[in-house]
Amino acid sequence: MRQSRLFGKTLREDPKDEVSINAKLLERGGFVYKTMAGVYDYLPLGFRVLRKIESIIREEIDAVGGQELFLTALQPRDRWEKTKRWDALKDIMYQFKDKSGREMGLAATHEEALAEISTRSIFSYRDLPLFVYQIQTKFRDEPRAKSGLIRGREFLMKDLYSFHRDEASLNEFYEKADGAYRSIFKRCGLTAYVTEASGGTFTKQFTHEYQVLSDAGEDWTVYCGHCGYAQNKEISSLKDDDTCPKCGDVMKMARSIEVGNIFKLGTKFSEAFGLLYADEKGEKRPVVMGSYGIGPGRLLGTIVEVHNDERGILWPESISPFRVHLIEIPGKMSPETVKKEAEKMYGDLVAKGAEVLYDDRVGLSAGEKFADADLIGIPWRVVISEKTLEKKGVEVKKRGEKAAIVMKEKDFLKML
RNA sequence: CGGGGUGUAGUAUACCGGCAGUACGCCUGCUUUGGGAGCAGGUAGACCGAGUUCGAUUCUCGGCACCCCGACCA
Repeated sequence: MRQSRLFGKTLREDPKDEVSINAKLLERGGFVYKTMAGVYDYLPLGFRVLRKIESIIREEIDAVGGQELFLTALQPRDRWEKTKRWDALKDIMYQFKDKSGREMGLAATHEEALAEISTRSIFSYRDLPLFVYQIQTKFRDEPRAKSGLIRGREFLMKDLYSFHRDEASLNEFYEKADGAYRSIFKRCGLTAYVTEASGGTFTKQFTHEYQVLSDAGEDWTVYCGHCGYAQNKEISSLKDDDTCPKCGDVMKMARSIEVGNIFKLGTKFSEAFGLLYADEKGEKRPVVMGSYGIGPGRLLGTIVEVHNDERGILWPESISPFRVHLIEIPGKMSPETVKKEAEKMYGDLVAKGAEVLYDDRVGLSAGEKFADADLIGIPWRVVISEKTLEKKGVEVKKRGEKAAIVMKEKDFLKML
């Protein structure tokens, strides 16, 4: 991608209406555009990151047997009456009438939809277990959107639902889902603590949350940095500096962002929708369900909150919008030669299949290009200039490291 | 939803009941080119509505938006 053609420009100053680090950096870097409080557009750079996060999620969920589908956001009222959640969710759900007076709403969650649809697909114990998921937009009329991408009114969610004949099968998959989740967060460059938490109004059982330590978070996690044991402060009797009940080390309490959660739903939804299966004796039993959520957009925001410095973002390689940021600095002695070399290397990188953002913009000072590169945060920065021509190589620098080294182009290509 | 704050250009601000100004940014051109360079030219603004007034960005009332704290958060 040529930066001169890139849709979305960097900003020199912080937007005045943002306080959170993730929103400031993402808006300044041209990753997102804010349409309203808690409602952000993804520009090409941000969308590339988002798609990479989604790919990681898909790989891990597919690996535990998930089947991807895509449900509607627009839903009729009567579906929500079955679980009496039309009224229960009225403060958070966008509800309205269409032109003919039918009541409908934008889905804040999809348990009802999936339970209903599943009655046409699950009939027998032979159909179980089953795991389906989607990555789809949710709408919630949050009383207070805040912290940039961390809490929004319109946001993406990966929601996975599992269907089982009994608790044992649910528990078995629950462990697999936990493994997939741990892997997802790790691959996104995050350390997530798995905490026991309250299920809220959703379920009486304990659930598990995945918490990433960050001051931008809304939760408090009591955690053991040694063995990883953690609890949500809401339900924990542990305090700062207490002894870890698992390993005896010292526990700490810190702000954290909930990047995912897993629930055992039981039979609440299957009973409401008549989602029954026949067992070996032909007896009808309610399907046992589980639900598992991750917000890809919130995950993106969390990664920025965790991986940044005073100059900008430091993307983990796994989700960076590009792998290499190639920068040309023309100079005055032989700008044409520098340009030619840069173009050649750009071509070589593209031919090799490397994702590269090529700063071919003219008229900018070296400082401006470096500042933009630091802000955008691509892991590998490669400079081609008069200096590097003299040294017969290219200058390579890792984002976040001070030292740059000059090496042969072909050695860099080999290293990638 | 309770409490607090802020609304003048993209950002930061100034002035004023009588043509809205400055700096930076942004755009164009030229000169530059290793950490946001220089010169010249240009672009762009009073949140919305009602009221008071000869005249409102300024005063009054109402609304809206945004931010912060709290509550809430399948």
